[in-house]
Order: sequence, then structure tokens, then C-alpha cells
Amino acid sequence: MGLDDRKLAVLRAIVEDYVATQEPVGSRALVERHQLGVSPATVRNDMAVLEEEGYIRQPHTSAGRVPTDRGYRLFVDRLSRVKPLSPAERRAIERFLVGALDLDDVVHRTVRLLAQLTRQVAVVQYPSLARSSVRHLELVPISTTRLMLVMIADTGRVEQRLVELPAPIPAEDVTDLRRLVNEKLVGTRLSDTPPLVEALVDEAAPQLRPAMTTLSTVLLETLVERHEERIALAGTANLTRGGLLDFQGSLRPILEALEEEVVLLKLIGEVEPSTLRVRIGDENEIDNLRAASVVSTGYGPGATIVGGLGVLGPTRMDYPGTIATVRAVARYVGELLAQN
Amino acid sequence: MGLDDRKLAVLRAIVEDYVATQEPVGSRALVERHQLGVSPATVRNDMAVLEEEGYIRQPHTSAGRVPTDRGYRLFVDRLSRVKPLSPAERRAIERFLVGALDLDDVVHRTVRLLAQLTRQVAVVQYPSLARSSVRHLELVPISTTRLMLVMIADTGRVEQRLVELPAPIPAEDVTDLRRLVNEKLVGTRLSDTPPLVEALVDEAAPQLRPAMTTLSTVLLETLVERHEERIALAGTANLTRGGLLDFQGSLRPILEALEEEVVLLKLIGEVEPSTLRVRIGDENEIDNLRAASVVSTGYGPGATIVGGLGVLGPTRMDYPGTIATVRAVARYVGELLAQN
DNA sequence: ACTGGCACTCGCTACAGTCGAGTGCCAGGA
DNA sequence: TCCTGGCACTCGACTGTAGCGAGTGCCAGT
Repeated sequence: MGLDDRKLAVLRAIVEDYVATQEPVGSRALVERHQLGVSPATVRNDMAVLEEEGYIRQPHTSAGRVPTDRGYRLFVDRLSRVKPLSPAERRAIERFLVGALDLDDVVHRTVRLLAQLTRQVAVVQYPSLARSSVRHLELVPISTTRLMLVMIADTGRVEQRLVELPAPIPAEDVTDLRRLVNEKLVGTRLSDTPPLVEALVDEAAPQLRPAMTTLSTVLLETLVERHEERIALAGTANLTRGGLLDFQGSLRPILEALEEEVVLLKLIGEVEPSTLRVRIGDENEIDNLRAASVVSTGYGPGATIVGGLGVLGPTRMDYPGTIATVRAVARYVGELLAQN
Repeated sequence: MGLDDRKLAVLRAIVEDYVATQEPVGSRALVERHQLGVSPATVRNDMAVLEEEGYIRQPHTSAGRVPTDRGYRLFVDRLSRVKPLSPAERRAIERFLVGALDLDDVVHRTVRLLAQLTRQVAVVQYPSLARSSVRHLELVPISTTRLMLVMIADTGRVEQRLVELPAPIPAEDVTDLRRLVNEKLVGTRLSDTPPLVEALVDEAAPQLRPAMTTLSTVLLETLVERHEERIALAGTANLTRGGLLDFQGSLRPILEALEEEVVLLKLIGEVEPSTLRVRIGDENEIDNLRAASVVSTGYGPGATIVGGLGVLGPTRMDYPGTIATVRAVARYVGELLAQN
């Protein structure tokens, strides 16, 4: 495959120009704006090759070229230089995140910040419970047969569930239950918890058994099994920039996808140790998002990762800038979490 | 003003047809589809009057008529008969809401249900803290200088805040603090709380004073003053139905408005004892929503109102149906809350 | 291997012409 | 007095045609 340096330079120029202007780019415009040192005709030949290889295409015969998903992929992998954040952005990040009160606050500020900086749709996953450990469990009697279970995780997440007891229990028993679950569970990772939770029933005093059984069921079901992820979203209005040219005319599928927590989790929640992930157009497993690109990464205090965050935008997006921003925001958030 | 019965009937017919077809309706089509008992010419005369009075207008000279905001208003106020829910809808509501686990669950189910039934954007406000009373306050030590304050309200809402203490305090003091705040605050409405909270400091034992001071500040600031409303949203994808004809071509302003909590609260949060509120187009105070209509109402256990819910859609919406649905859903949710 | 030149394609815009839905008005009739 | 049928008129939507121009592919020449 004959992709010499100049052809790559041409592809890069096409991507950059198209992202900037949102219009198919022709050979003349290209040599004018970039110092390629060759004539339009030569560029045309290179374009023909690039098109044959599937990196660019023509919307119609007499139009300029537009990058394909494959073209963007090559651009991201080999052609884009990392764009350092501007001092202004850097300051914006700090200003935005300093002074956050608690986890909710951090997440909300982060998602708005991301949306604002990238001018795209931002998604932030709350620290995953599966990756958190238990800091404290509280049982608050609501009535004689109802408890409110409040779990506080080391990541700052607080979750609550109503527990419907099979029979009324006295206040002292609640105290005992509380002591027992805290004794056994505090400090453990939730993903390691199931056997411990199951063991709880056996360790409880006989008269506590029934209550402990339902309690452990609730714990397992709601906190571990369907591990109750939370997500914050911002910047959907940014989808309307580029007035329907992006997303092939309809926001419908995108908006639908964004309403599904499951989908969002797939997008940003699959946190691998890998640093950062870019999914371009067709590479998205979700059909509704075939016209979009997603840049996502994990974040967490220090080197550990507790959740994911990212942005979603048109395939025609400023990848270097977006990547830099996402990475920077993730790092800042990580530091913020580490402080707590 | 000469609006006899027939002219009103004509207006009603225009609204109904336009809502159904989304196309300007002419005099011929009108007499064909509705038993008005008069000729198109007569209808035309009536239309001329209606137009003069500002209830309908012509998009352009050779087109049919379209209702104005004022026309919709008249329709809603005087011309629409209440449309009873279909048994299918009724069943949908029950099926959807039965089995909700806790407040979060109720709110999420409700907002999705509303969006689905009305095929519009649904908004549900969590029970307002200002209208809740304190059921329990929990203080969980995070470190020697940090407490997690967890408040459980009678409406089922649970809020937490991190409290940064001025100096380390021992565990017994936390217990004392907990006892004290619960003693004084449990059972009070949050809106009546401020004097009580302020009094707390004086009632605390001397060595508790500093901690109690910051604690009461947090209580006042976060739970009472900026009373921390929460909102759930669903169905934004429904904005794209009617393909850009509604909302004069751009979803932008709508999406922007929907991202602002403050705006949403204005929309549905101003809960008066009034049963149900319809804001049509221009009647909306928010500029971005001048092309939309909002149907909202309060909900709560029994006769009391703890929060608002509603839907937002194009001015060209099925008002009777939407109103019926919103009202029904609010009632069901109220019943559900009453059970807890 | 690159370049200038040239023929060709094809979307875009402007313009003219036709069609038809819908109107407003008026004279005649119940 | 109120309704109706008839008629002239308006104007947007659609169609077809023509010219423009950006952009290409190809080829012969250096």
C-alpha cells in the first residue's frame, strides 16, 4: 500500500480543513492553505489513491473530498499531534473544579465543564460502586417494619435503599444489625462483597435472622448485582451546532441513545486500564451512534480508575483538541478525588 | 365581540384538524370532515372574523388557517372537552408505577411514563425539601474533621453533605451532636427550620459549639436557603417528532432551556394550589420556550403538594389528551407517595 | 515523478411557466 | 338578515431549462 509521507500529509490537511470549514475540500484550496510544495494536480493524484484505499470520499462527482471514518481513524492514530491545552482552558478547568463541595457537586461541575470546553455532549459516570469500598453503612428506622439503608462509599458516593422487613423489629435489634454489617463490610470492595454478605445471615443472632436475610438480599440485589451506576449528562444543545449537517440530518437516534443509561455506560463505562479511547462513527457498537464519535477515558484518584467520562460529537470533530481536553479534565478530577 | 357558537365550533375544528394533520386547514376540508352544516363560503366568513380577532392566522395568502397561541388558549379554556384516558393508558400507568422501590425509582419511572404516554418531553421535580419535614438526621464520621451529614425527609428524599469541621472532634461528641440535632429538628418542616437551626448552637454544650456552628451553617445553606431542588427529565428525543416543523426549525433554544435546572423549576416547580396549568407559546416567561407549550401540575400525597411535574411540547399539541394524562399521572404518583 | 492544460461532470442557482388550493367578495335566494 | 354558489384573484409548490463554476480525471510534456 502506497501511502508515502506526502499522501499522509494530504490526508491530514483534508481532515484539518474539513473539520474547520465543514465543507468538502478540493485540491486547489488544499495547496493554497497548506505548504505542500506541489501542484493541485499532484494532490489530485494522491487523493485518488487515498480514495481508493477508503480514507476519503466524494459526496458527489463534482465536489471536494471528505474524510471517511477510516480516514479519521488513521488521522487519530498516526497523524495528529497532541495539542497542548491553552492556558485559558487550563485556568477554566481549575476555576471550575476548585470549590466543589461533595461528589455530586464534582460530577455536575465536571460534566458541564467538559461540555463547555469541547462544545459537545459530555457524559460523566459517577464512581462505580463495584470499584468502591464501603466506608459506612447506616440503618435508619422509618417505621417498625421499614429501614432506610444508607451506604457511604470511600469514593464519596452515597446510596440509599428502602428495606421492607418481614416483621417488626425493636430499636435495639436495629442497633445490632447496624453494628454487625459495619463490622463485617466496612473496608471491603463491593465487588468482593457477595460471599461476605451471604455469610452475614449465619453470623447474626437468631432473632435477627429474618431481618438480616432481607437486608442482605437488598444489599446484594441493589448494590452489587445490578450495580446501580449513575450518570450525568450535559451539553445536548451542542448537538445542534453545525445545523443538521452532522448526524445526517436527524438528531433523533442520538437523543434516543443518550436517554438510555445502559447505552451511556457502554460508551464511557467500560473502563480498561487503557488511557483513552476514541470510537469513530461505524466503530461504535451502538447503531444509533454510527454517525457520531466518542472520546472517553477512565478517571480516579491516583492510578486507580473508579469511573469513566467522555464526550460525544460528530465524526467531524477536532480530535486532537477534544482528546487533550478529555484527558486533562480526567486528570484534574482524579486529583480532586485523591484529596478527599 | 361576535363569537357565536358556530365560530367557536369552527375554531375548535381548526385546532383539532391542525393538531392531527400538522397542515394549515382550509374551508373546504373543514366542512367535509366536520358536520358544521354550512357551506365553505360561510366558514370562510367565520374564519375572516376569527383571524381579525387574532385566534387564527394564514401562513401565507393562498394557504389554509393555523391557530395562533391565542386560539389555542381559547380552545383550551372553553372548547376542549376532557378526554378520558383509555383503559390501555390507565393500565400502563398502573403497571409502570407498581413495584417502585424507593423515591428515586418512583421519580424515574414517572418521568419515563409521562414521556412515553404523551410522546413529549417530561419533567418531574423531586419532592421539594421546602415542603418536606425532617424524618432523621445522621452524622457519619469520615475522618476526625469531616462528617457526612445525611438527611432523610418524610417524602423519602435523602440528601447528603460533607461537613468540614474547624477542629477534630471525638466520636462521643458526634453522638451528642447527632442526638441534639435530631431532638430539635425531627418532625419540623424545612421551611420553618431556620430559627430552630440557629438556636441549636446556643443549646449545644460548650465544647460542641464550634462543630455545631459549622454544622448549622451547612444545614442552613444547603438544605434551606438554596433549597436544593432535584429534577428528572425524559423524552427529549420526542422533540424531533414533527421533523423541525414545530419549534420553528431549531431545537437549539429548547435544548438549552432544558439544560438549566432553574428554568425547569420555573416551568413546573411553581406549585400553587391550582390544579393544573397550561402555558401556551408566548405565555411562557422563558424566551427560549416561546415556541413551546407546557402542561404542568403539582403532585403529592393526599391533598398536599410536594412537587411539580409536567410535559413540554410544541404549541401544536393534543391539549385534551396531554392534560388528561398529566393529571392522571400526578394523581397516581400522589397515591403512591401516600402509601409510604 | 511532477505539472499545466483541457474536457467533463454535476450540484447549485436563477428564472419562467403551470397548477391548484384557498381566499375574498358579491349578487341572489331563503 | 343570514347563508350560498360563483368567480376572479393570489401565491406557494413544483417542474423544466439554462448557465455557472468548483472540482475532477486524464494526458502529454518536461
